[in-house]
Amino acid sequence: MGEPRPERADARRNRLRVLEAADRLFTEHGVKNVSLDAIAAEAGVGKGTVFRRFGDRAGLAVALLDEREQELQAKIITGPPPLGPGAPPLDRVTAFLDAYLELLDRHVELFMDSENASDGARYRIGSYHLWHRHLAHLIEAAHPSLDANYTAHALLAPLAADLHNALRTQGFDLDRMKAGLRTVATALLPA
Amino acid sequence: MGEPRPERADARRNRLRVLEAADRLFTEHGVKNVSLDAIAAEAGVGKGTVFRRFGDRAGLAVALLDEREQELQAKIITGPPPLGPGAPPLDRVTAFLDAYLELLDRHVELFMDSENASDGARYRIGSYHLWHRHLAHLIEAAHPSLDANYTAHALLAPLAADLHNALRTQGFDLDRMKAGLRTVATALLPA
DNA sequence: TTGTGAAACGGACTGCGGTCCGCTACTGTC
DNA sequence: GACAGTAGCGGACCGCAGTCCGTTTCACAA
Repeated sequence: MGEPRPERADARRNRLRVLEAADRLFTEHGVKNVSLDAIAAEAGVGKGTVFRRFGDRAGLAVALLDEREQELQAKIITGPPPLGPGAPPLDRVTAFLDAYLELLDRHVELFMDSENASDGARYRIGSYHLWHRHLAHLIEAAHPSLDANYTAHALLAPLAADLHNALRTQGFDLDRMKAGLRTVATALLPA
Repeated sequence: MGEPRPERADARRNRLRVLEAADRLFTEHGVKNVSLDAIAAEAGVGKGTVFRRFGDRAGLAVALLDEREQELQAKIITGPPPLGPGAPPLDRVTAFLDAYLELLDRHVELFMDSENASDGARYRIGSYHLWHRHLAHLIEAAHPSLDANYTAHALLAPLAADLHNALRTQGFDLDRMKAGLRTVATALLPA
């Protein structure tokens, strides 16, 4: 593991240009109607640059979501309870699920892109690991006899963007999903 | 809704050829290393034929899984308990989850393809509806105060092919998943 | 400054999924 | 058997994701 070299000036400039262009085009035309060619053009860079920087379409979506997710991560780690430390595990779990559902709902399209990388992108990226570890710790604390690792995955599974989108289409509203998930969490972690 | 005309002879012949060719190539090279061009060629038909018949890649995967899934569907509807009617709801739920996990595990690659149609293919296809209705009925019967509709989705979510594959890669074995899911189901539907 | 090695660039290129539409051949009728 | 109408065929075609590699630009040192 060598030292990570600082980002070169042109690289940084282009990275920001691409993110900005993507944000603009996604907002204007809808995520799935924008090709990476178009983003590269809008950003005034070559296509290769976009791919070298972000790997693939999912990687770009992840980068765009990053800021929003970091906000939630910060609240979880250092914010006030019940999201942050200090509240009982079950409360923290449901606070997290609620917060994530809202984030997801605000950015469904982007999440769908970020999770749709043909080969399990969702479960490889850093933020999923963070959510998973967080839940696993809380589950472990509340109920050590459970398989916390697996249970955390099972609780995160209903937060898949595709499912969320499908339920939305079927007329489920956010509150119903929050209530449903809270019920599941409560059943798993009885007081 | 007009009468469904009987399948024309050439259509049937080609459909079977394509399924056979796909099966052969998938087995030989791995699902994700086979293009639809290749399948068409192997089947001795044009590419257009494959797409008209199956819609897209996911549709072909669904068709290949169909036979296996129908077997499970039959067991659920008319087979002996606990999978079939007659056992208590919780037993039927866990029997179903176990059976589905085994099916999923045997055909992960195909399931991944069938669920990966960029826009929520999984939740549109007939078999998902069937699994969902089945679970929803059982949940409703066991515990009428729950939101059976949502809860059924939440129980199916951990059966997503991508997640299963990711967990497998991380070293989870089938029994651990069965146990974990059974715990979730039991917590939701206490005796 | 100028020189040098390495990082980043960019656009031509490849291969695939999916569409389109003029052509073919099956089926049911006389 | 001949005919007409239609379902089905197939391959050329399109657009996009992702790769490759010769060229440019940067950072740093002398």
